Amino acid sequence: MTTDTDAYDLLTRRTTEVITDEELRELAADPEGKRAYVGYEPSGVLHLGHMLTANKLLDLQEAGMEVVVLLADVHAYLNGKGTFEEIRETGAQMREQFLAYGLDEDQTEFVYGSEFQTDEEYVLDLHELELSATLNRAQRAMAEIQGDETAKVSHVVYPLMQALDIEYLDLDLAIGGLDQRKVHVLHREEIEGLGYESRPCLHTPILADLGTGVGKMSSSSGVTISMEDSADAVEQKVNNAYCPPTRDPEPTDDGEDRENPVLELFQYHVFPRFDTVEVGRPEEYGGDLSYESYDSLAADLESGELHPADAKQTLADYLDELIRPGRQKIRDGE
RNA sequence: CCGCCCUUAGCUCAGACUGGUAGAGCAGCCGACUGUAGAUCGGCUUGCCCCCCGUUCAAAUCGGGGAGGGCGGACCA
Repeated sequence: MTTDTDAYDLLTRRTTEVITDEELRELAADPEGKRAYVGYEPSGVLHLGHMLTANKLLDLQEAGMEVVVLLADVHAYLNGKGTFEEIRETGAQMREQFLAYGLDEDQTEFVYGSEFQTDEEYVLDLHELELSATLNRAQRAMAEIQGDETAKVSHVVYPLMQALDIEYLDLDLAIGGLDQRKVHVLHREEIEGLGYESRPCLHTPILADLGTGVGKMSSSSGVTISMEDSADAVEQKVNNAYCPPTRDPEPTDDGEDRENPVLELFQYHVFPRFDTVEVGRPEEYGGDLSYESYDSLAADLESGELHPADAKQTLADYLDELIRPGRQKIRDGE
Protein backbone atom coordinates (compact mmCIF):
# COMPACT_ATOMS: atom_id res chain seq x y z
CA MET A 1 0.00 0.00 0.00
CA THR A 2 1.36 3.38 -0.94
CA THR A 3 0.23 6.84 -0.06
CA ASP A 4 -0.37 9.53 -2.65
CA THR A 5 2.91 11.22 -2.10
CA ASP A 6 4.71 7.91 -2.39
CA ALA A 7 3.11 7.30 -5.75
CA TYR A 8 3.97 10.77 -6.94
CA ASP A 9 7.52 10.23 -5.84
CA LEU A 10 7.66 6.86 -7.58
CA LEU A 11 6.37 8.32 -10.81
CA THR A 12 8.62 11.34 -10.90
CA ARG A 13 11.87 10.18 -9.33
CA ARG A 14 14.85 10.32 -11.63
CA THR A 15 13.01 12.23 -14.30
CA THR A 16 14.16 15.55 -15.67
CA GLU A 17 10.81 16.99 -16.62
CA VAL A 18 7.17 16.64 -15.79
CA ILE A 19 4.51 18.16 -18.02
CA THR A 20 2.62 19.29 -16.13
CA ASP A 21 3.26 18.78 -12.49
CA GLU A 22 -0.34 19.50 -11.67
CA GLU A 23 -1.67 16.88 -14.06
CA LEU A 24 0.82 14.37 -12.78
CA ARG A 25 -0.18 14.89 -9.18
CA GLU A 26 -3.72 14.23 -10.21
CA LEU A 27 -2.66 10.99 -11.83
CA ALA A 28 -0.55 10.01 -8.84
CA ALA A 29 -3.54 10.41 -6.58
CA ASP A 30 -5.03 7.30 -8.14
CA PRO A 31 -2.52 5.49 -10.34
CA GLU A 32 -4.13 2.07 -10.05
CA GLY A 33 -4.94 0.74 -13.51
CA LYS A 34 -3.91 3.92 -15.34
CA ARG A 35 -2.05 3.40 -18.58
CA ALA A 36 1.38 4.74 -19.53
CA TYR A 37 3.52 4.05 -22.55
CA VAL A 38 6.88 4.36 -24.16
CA GLY A 39 7.40 3.89 -27.86
CA TYR A 40 10.55 2.39 -29.27
CA GLU A 41 11.70 2.00 -32.81
CA PRO A 42 12.74 -1.63 -32.92
CA SER A 43 16.49 -1.63 -33.20
CA GLY A 44 18.71 -4.66 -33.08
CA VAL A 45 19.64 -4.72 -29.44
CA LEU A 46 18.43 -3.27 -26.22
CA HIS A 47 20.90 -0.73 -24.92
CA LEU A 48 21.26 1.51 -21.89
CA GLY A 49 19.07 4.18 -23.43
CA HIS A 50 16.15 1.78 -23.79
CA MET A 51 16.78 0.43 -20.33
CA LEU A 52 16.63 3.88 -18.81
CA THR A 53 13.03 4.46 -19.84
CA ALA A 54 12.31 0.83 -18.98
CA ASN A 55 13.40 1.59 -15.42
CA LYS A 56 10.72 4.22 -15.29
CA LEU A 57 8.20 1.69 -16.54
CA LEU A 58 9.18 -0.54 -13.64
CA ASP A 59 8.46 2.35 -11.27
CA LEU A 60 5.06 2.82 -12.83
CA GLN A 61 4.22 -0.85 -12.53
CA GLU A 62 5.20 -0.69 -8.91
CA ALA A 63 2.75 2.15 -8.50
CA GLY A 64 0.03 -0.04 -9.93
CA MET A 65 -0.09 1.37 -13.43
CA GLU A 66 -0.45 -0.59 -16.61
CA VAL A 67 2.41 -0.28 -19.02
CA VAL A 68 2.23 -0.30 -22.79
CA VAL A 69 5.36 -0.76 -24.83
CA LEU A 70 4.83 0.39 -28.37
CA LEU A 71 7.02 -1.50 -30.78
CA ALA A 72 6.93 1.29 -33.30
CA ASP A 73 7.42 -0.65 -36.49
CA VAL A 74 5.70 1.89 -38.70
CA HIS A 75 7.73 4.70 -37.19
CA ALA A 76 10.96 2.82 -37.72
CA TYR A 77 9.92 2.22 -41.29
CA LEU A 78 9.19 5.91 -41.81
CA ASN A 79 12.59 6.69 -40.35
CA GLY A 80 14.32 4.54 -42.93
CA LYS A 81 15.30 1.69 -40.63
CA GLY A 82 14.67 -1.09 -43.09
CA THR A 83 11.93 -3.25 -44.51
CA PHE A 84 8.83 -4.10 -42.57
CA GLU A 85 9.89 -7.71 -42.28
CA GLU A 86 13.23 -6.81 -40.76
CA ILE A 87 11.66 -4.33 -38.41
CA ARG A 88 8.95 -6.69 -37.20
CA GLU A 89 11.57 -9.29 -36.53
CA THR A 90 13.76 -7.01 -34.46
CA GLY A 91 10.62 -5.88 -32.70
CA ALA A 92 9.99 -9.43 -31.56
CA GLN A 93 13.58 -9.70 -30.35
CA MET A 94 13.22 -6.46 -28.51
CA ARG A 95 10.15 -7.69 -26.71
CA GLU A 96 12.06 -10.72 -25.49
CA GLN A 97 14.90 -8.57 -24.30
CA PHE A 98 12.60 -6.26 -22.38
CA LEU A 99 11.13 -9.24 -20.61
CA ALA A 100 14.58 -10.56 -19.89
CA TYR A 101 15.51 -7.18 -18.53
CA GLY A 102 12.77 -7.37 -15.96
CA LEU A 103 9.47 -6.06 -17.30
CA ASP A 104 6.67 -8.24 -16.02
CA GLU A 105 5.10 -10.17 -18.86
CA ASP A 106 1.67 -10.12 -17.22
CA GLN A 107 1.74 -6.39 -16.55
CA THR A 108 3.18 -5.24 -19.83
CA GLU A 109 1.26 -4.88 -23.03
CA PHE A 110 3.39 -4.98 -26.16
CA VAL A 111 1.75 -3.41 -29.17
CA TYR A 112 3.01 -3.11 -32.73
CA GLY A 113 2.19 0.23 -34.28
CA SER A 114 0.97 -1.48 -37.41
CA GLU A 115 -1.81 -3.11 -35.41
CA PHE A 116 -3.78 0.13 -35.33
CA GLN A 117 -1.97 2.81 -37.30
CA THR A 118 -3.52 1.86 -40.59
CA ASP A 119 -7.11 1.87 -39.33
CA GLU A 120 -9.23 4.21 -41.36
CA GLU A 121 -10.19 6.34 -38.39
CA TYR A 122 -6.56 6.71 -37.41
CA VAL A 123 -5.44 7.64 -40.88
CA LEU A 124 -8.14 10.23 -41.28
CA ASP A 125 -7.21 11.76 -37.94
CA LEU A 126 -3.63 11.78 -39.10
CA HIS A 127 -4.60 13.71 -42.19
CA GLU A 128 -6.44 16.18 -40.05
CA LEU A 129 -3.30 16.69 -38.02
CA GLU A 130 -1.29 17.14 -41.21
CA LEU A 131 -3.71 19.88 -42.04
CA SER A 132 -3.38 21.74 -38.78
CA ALA A 133 0.29 21.22 -37.92
CA THR A 134 2.98 23.29 -39.48
CA LEU A 135 5.79 21.77 -41.54
CA ASN A 136 8.29 23.73 -39.56
CA ARG A 137 6.84 22.54 -36.30
CA ALA A 138 6.82 18.88 -37.26
CA GLN A 139 10.36 19.09 -38.56
CA ARG A 140 11.65 20.68 -35.42
CA ALA A 141 9.95 18.00 -33.34
CA MET A 142 11.64 15.38 -35.44
CA ALA A 143 15.11 16.89 -35.51
CA GLU A 144 16.44 14.91 -32.53
CA ILE A 145 15.05 11.61 -33.64
CA GLN A 146 15.64 11.63 -37.34
CA GLY A 147 18.19 9.16 -38.61
CA ASP A 148 18.60 10.19 -42.20
CA GLU A 149 19.92 13.72 -42.32
CA THR A 150 17.88 14.57 -45.38
CA ALA A 151 14.34 15.35 -44.35
CA LYS A 152 11.74 13.24 -46.09
CA VAL A 153 8.02 13.63 -46.04
CA SER A 154 7.91 10.57 -43.81
CA HIS A 155 9.92 12.39 -41.18
CA VAL A 156 7.28 14.96 -40.77
CA VAL A 157 4.45 12.45 -40.57
CA TYR A 158 6.30 10.58 -37.86
CA PRO A 159 5.81 12.96 -34.94
CA LEU A 160 2.19 13.53 -35.89
CA MET A 161 1.61 9.83 -35.57
CA GLN A 162 3.17 9.83 -32.14
CA ALA A 163 0.82 12.56 -31.11
CA LEU A 164 -2.08 10.39 -32.23
CA ASP A 165 -0.74 7.18 -30.71
CA ILE A 166 -1.12 8.64 -27.26
CA GLU A 167 -4.83 8.97 -27.95
CA TYR A 168 -5.34 5.69 -29.77
CA LEU A 169 -3.54 3.60 -27.17
CA ASP A 170 -5.93 5.02 -24.62
CA LEU A 171 -3.18 6.30 -22.37
CA ASP A 172 -3.07 8.43 -19.27
CA LEU A 173 0.62 9.24 -19.46
CA ALA A 174 3.37 9.39 -22.04
CA ILE A 175 6.95 8.52 -21.14
CA GLY A 176 10.04 9.27 -23.15
CA GLY A 177 13.59 10.49 -23.08
CA LEU A 178 14.07 14.21 -23.12
CA ASP A 179 14.66 13.92 -26.86
CA GLN A 180 10.94 13.24 -27.18
CA ARG A 181 10.06 16.54 -25.59
CA LYS A 182 9.11 18.44 -28.72
CA VAL A 183 7.04 15.56 -29.99
CA HIS A 184 5.15 15.42 -26.74
CA VAL A 185 4.57 19.13 -26.68
CA LEU A 186 3.32 18.89 -30.23
CA HIS A 187 0.88 16.28 -29.01
CA ARG A 188 -0.29 18.50 -26.19
CA GLU A 189 -0.84 21.49 -28.40
CA GLU A 190 -2.30 19.85 -31.47
CA ILE A 191 -4.38 16.95 -30.23
CA GLU A 192 -7.10 19.06 -28.71
CA GLY A 193 -7.89 20.45 -32.11
CA LEU A 194 -9.17 16.97 -33.00
CA GLY A 195 -11.41 16.94 -29.99
CA TYR A 196 -9.15 14.76 -27.86
CA GLU A 197 -7.65 15.47 -24.51
CA SER A 198 -3.93 15.97 -24.17
CA ARG A 199 -2.01 13.80 -21.70
CA PRO A 200 0.73 14.54 -19.22
CA CYS A 201 4.29 13.60 -20.15
CA LEU A 202 7.27 12.42 -18.20
CA HIS A 203 10.78 12.78 -19.50
CA THR A 204 13.80 10.80 -18.47
CA PRO A 205 17.28 12.23 -18.89
CA ILE A 206 19.47 11.51 -21.85
CA LEU A 207 22.66 9.87 -20.68
CA ALA A 208 25.90 11.59 -21.56
CA ASP A 209 28.44 10.12 -23.93
CA LEU A 210 30.41 7.51 -22.06
CA GLY A 211 33.77 8.48 -23.44
CA THR A 212 33.61 12.25 -23.09
CA GLY A 213 30.69 13.17 -20.87
CA VAL A 214 29.64 15.58 -23.62
CA GLY A 215 26.39 15.35 -25.50
CA LYS A 216 24.34 12.21 -25.59
CA MET A 217 25.37 8.64 -25.49
CA SER A 218 24.57 7.48 -28.94
CA SER A 219 23.94 3.96 -29.98
CA SER A 220 24.59 4.67 -33.63
CA SER A 221 28.02 6.21 -33.27
CA GLY A 222 29.36 3.40 -31.20
CA VAL A 223 29.88 3.56 -27.52
CA THR A 224 26.88 2.49 -25.59
CA ILE A 225 26.45 -0.67 -23.62
CA SER A 226 23.95 -3.13 -24.92
CA MET A 227 22.72 -6.59 -24.18
CA GLU A 228 25.07 -7.92 -26.80
CA ASP A 229 28.11 -6.90 -24.82
CA SER A 230 30.18 -9.51 -23.08
CA ALA A 231 31.28 -8.99 -19.49
CA ASP A 232 34.72 -8.12 -20.80
CA ALA A 233 33.33 -5.61 -23.27
CA VAL A 234 31.31 -3.94 -20.54
CA GLU A 235 34.36 -3.76 -18.32
CA GLN A 236 36.45 -2.27 -21.06
CA LYS A 237 33.86 0.31 -22.07
CA VAL A 238 33.32 1.39 -18.49
CA ASN A 239 37.02 1.55 -17.83
CA ASN A 240 37.50 3.80 -20.82
CA ALA A 241 34.76 6.13 -19.68
CA TYR A 242 35.35 9.73 -18.75
CA CYS A 243 35.27 9.96 -14.98
CA PRO A 244 36.70 12.89 -13.07
CA PRO A 245 36.10 12.61 -9.32
CA THR A 246 33.16 15.01 -9.33
CA ARG A 247 29.47 15.24 -10.06
CA ASP A 248 29.87 18.45 -12.01
CA PRO A 249 32.79 18.25 -14.38
CA GLU A 250 34.18 21.42 -15.87
CA PRO A 251 32.90 22.33 -19.32
CA THR A 252 35.18 21.58 -22.23
CA ASP A 253 37.45 24.24 -23.69
CA ASP A 254 34.73 24.83 -26.26
CA GLY A 255 32.31 25.57 -23.46
CA GLU A 256 30.26 22.41 -23.85
CA ASP A 257 28.60 21.02 -20.76
CA ARG A 258 29.91 17.78 -19.41
CA GLU A 259 28.44 15.19 -17.15
CA ASN A 260 30.05 12.36 -15.29
CA PRO A 261 28.74 9.35 -17.20
CA VAL A 262 29.95 6.86 -14.62
CA LEU A 263 27.95 8.55 -11.89
CA GLU A 264 24.98 8.84 -14.21
CA LEU A 265 25.00 5.12 -14.75
CA PHE A 266 25.09 4.49 -11.03
CA GLN A 267 22.24 6.89 -10.54
CA TYR A 268 19.97 5.81 -13.34
CA HIS A 269 20.81 2.17 -13.84
CA VAL A 270 22.42 0.64 -10.79
CA PHE A 271 20.70 2.14 -7.76
CA PRO A 272 17.21 1.85 -9.24
CA ARG A 273 17.68 -1.90 -9.50
CA PHE A 274 19.85 -2.74 -6.50
CA ASP A 275 19.27 -1.84 -2.86
CA THR A 276 22.90 -1.92 -1.90
CA VAL A 277 26.03 -1.58 -3.93
CA GLU A 278 29.08 -3.41 -2.71
CA VAL A 279 32.48 -2.13 -3.77
CA GLY A 280 35.15 -4.77 -3.65
CA ARG A 281 38.38 -2.96 -2.93
CA PRO A 282 41.87 -4.27 -2.27
CA GLU A 283 43.08 -3.95 1.34
CA GLU A 284 45.89 -1.73 0.21
CA TYR A 285 43.33 0.91 -0.76
CA GLY A 286 41.15 0.54 2.29
CA GLY A 287 39.08 -2.59 1.80
CA ASP A 288 35.46 -3.09 0.79
CA LEU A 289 32.76 -0.44 0.84
CA SER A 290 29.02 -0.57 0.74
CA TYR A 291 26.46 2.01 -0.37
CA GLU A 292 22.71 2.18 -0.08
CA SER A 293 22.16 5.36 -2.01
CA TYR A 294 23.48 7.11 -5.04
CA ASP A 295 24.15 10.27 -3.06
CA SER A 296 26.45 8.60 -0.59
CA LEU A 297 28.43 6.97 -3.38
CA ALA A 298 28.70 10.21 -5.32
CA ALA A 299 29.76 12.07 -2.18
CA ASP A 300 32.54 9.55 -1.56
CA LEU A 301 33.73 9.86 -5.12
CA GLU A 302 33.94 13.60 -4.72
CA SER A 303 35.72 13.44 -1.40
CA GLY A 304 38.26 10.97 -2.71
CA GLU A 305 37.15 8.24 -0.35
CA LEU A 306 36.05 6.21 -3.38
CA HIS A 307 38.54 6.13 -6.19
CA PRO A 308 37.15 6.29 -9.74
CA ALA A 309 38.92 3.08 -10.68
CA ASP A 310 37.09 1.19 -7.94
CA ALA A 311 33.84 2.86 -8.89
CA LYS A 312 34.32 1.74 -12.46
CA GLN A 313 35.08 -1.83 -11.58
CA THR A 314 31.96 -1.90 -9.44
CA LEU A 315 29.86 -0.29 -12.11
CA ALA A 316 31.00 -2.79 -14.71
CA ASP A 317 30.04 -5.68 -12.44
CA TYR A 318 26.58 -4.36 -11.74
CA LEU A 319 25.85 -3.41 -15.34
CA ASP A 320 26.92 -6.84 -16.38
CA GLU A 321 24.46 -8.31 -13.96
CA LEU A 322 21.67 -6.20 -15.42
CA ILE A 323 22.54 -7.24 -18.91
CA ARG A 324 23.23 -10.88 -18.31
CA PRO A 325 19.70 -12.28 -18.61
CA GLY A 326 19.15 -10.53 -21.93
CA ARG A 327 22.52 -11.57 -23.20
CA GLN A 328 21.74 -15.15 -22.29
CA LYS A 329 18.45 -14.88 -24.11
CA ILE A 330 20.13 -13.56 -27.22
CA ARG A 331 22.59 -16.42 -27.18
CA ASP A 332 19.87 -19.00 -26.64
CA GLY A 333 18.06 -17.56 -29.61
CA GLU A 334 20.97 -18.09 -31.92
C1' C B 1 11.03 20.23 -66.94
C1' C B 2 15.18 23.96 -66.82
C1' G B 3 19.54 26.13 -64.32
C1' C B 4 23.55 26.46 -60.73
C1' C B 5 26.61 24.14 -56.83
C1' C B 6 28.50 19.75 -54.34
C1' U B 7 30.55 14.40 -54.07
C1' U B 8 38.41 13.01 -51.83
C1' A B 9 40.20 9.22 -44.70
C1' G B 10 34.97 7.75 -39.69
C1' C B 11 33.80 13.58 -39.82
C1' U B 12 34.89 18.79 -41.84
C1' C B 13 37.48 19.88 -45.90
C1' A B 14 42.32 21.23 -48.97
C1' G B 15 44.47 19.53 -53.60
C1' A B 16 41.70 20.30 -59.62
C1' C B 17 42.76 26.41 -63.02
C1' U B 18 49.00 25.01 -64.55
C1' G B 19 47.71 16.05 -65.42
C1' G B 20 53.02 12.86 -62.63
C1' U B 21 48.55 7.10 -58.79
C1' A B 22 46.68 12.29 -52.12
C1' G B 23 47.04 15.88 -47.73
C1' A B 24 45.43 18.78 -43.05
C1' G B 25 42.45 19.32 -38.72
C1' C B 26 39.34 16.51 -35.73
C1' A B 27 38.16 11.49 -34.44
C1' G B 28 40.27 6.62 -33.64
C1' C B 29 44.23 3.25 -31.94
C1' C B 30 48.94 2.37 -29.16
C1' G B 31 52.61 4.02 -25.50
C1' A B 32 54.33 7.47 -21.29
C1' C B 33 52.33 10.00 -16.97
C1' U B 34 48.51 9.85 -13.24
C1' G B 35 45.81 3.61 -8.82
C1' U B 36 40.22 5.34 -13.67
C1' A B 37 39.12 8.29 -17.59
C1' G B 38 40.34 13.23 -19.15
C1' A B 39 44.31 16.90 -19.89
C1' U B 40 49.48 16.76 -21.54
C1' C B 41 53.50 14.53 -24.24
C1' G B 42 55.38 10.68 -27.97
C1' G B 43 53.99 7.43 -31.95
C1' C B 44 50.66 5.00 -35.53
C1' U B 45 46.62 3.34 -38.76
C1' U B 46 43.00 4.31 -42.61
C1' G B 47 41.30 5.93 -48.79
C1' C B 48 37.05 1.73 -55.24
C1' C B 49 39.63 10.54 -54.77
C1' C B 50 30.84 8.74 -56.54
C1' C B 51 30.43 5.39 -61.23
C1' C B 52 31.32 4.42 -66.58
C1' C B 53 33.60 5.79 -71.14
C1' G B 54 37.29 8.78 -73.61
C1' U B 55 42.06 11.86 -74.33
C1' U B 56 47.13 10.88 -72.65
C1' C B 57 53.33 7.64 -71.69
C1' A B 58 50.53 9.17 -67.25
C1' A B 59 43.78 11.33 -64.87
C1' A B 60 41.38 12.90 -58.12
C1' U B 61 42.83 16.66 -61.81
C1' C B 62 41.09 17.34 -68.79
C1' G B 63 36.45 15.88 -72.13
C1' G B 64 31.69 13.18 -72.53
C1' G B 65 27.82 10.38 -70.18
C1' G B 66 25.44 8.78 -65.64
C1' A B 67 24.14 8.51 -60.26
C1' G B 68 23.37 10.70 -55.46
C1' G B 69 22.82 15.17 -52.59
C1' G B 70 21.91 20.60 -51.97
C1' C B 71 19.78 25.10 -53.86
C1' G B 72 17.05 28.02 -57.25
C1' G B 73 13.29 28.95 -61.29
C1' A B 74 5.63 33.85 -60.49
C1' C B 75 5.75 38.92 -58.88
C1' C B 76 8.49 42.41 -56.17
C1' A B 77 13.47 43.89 -55.42
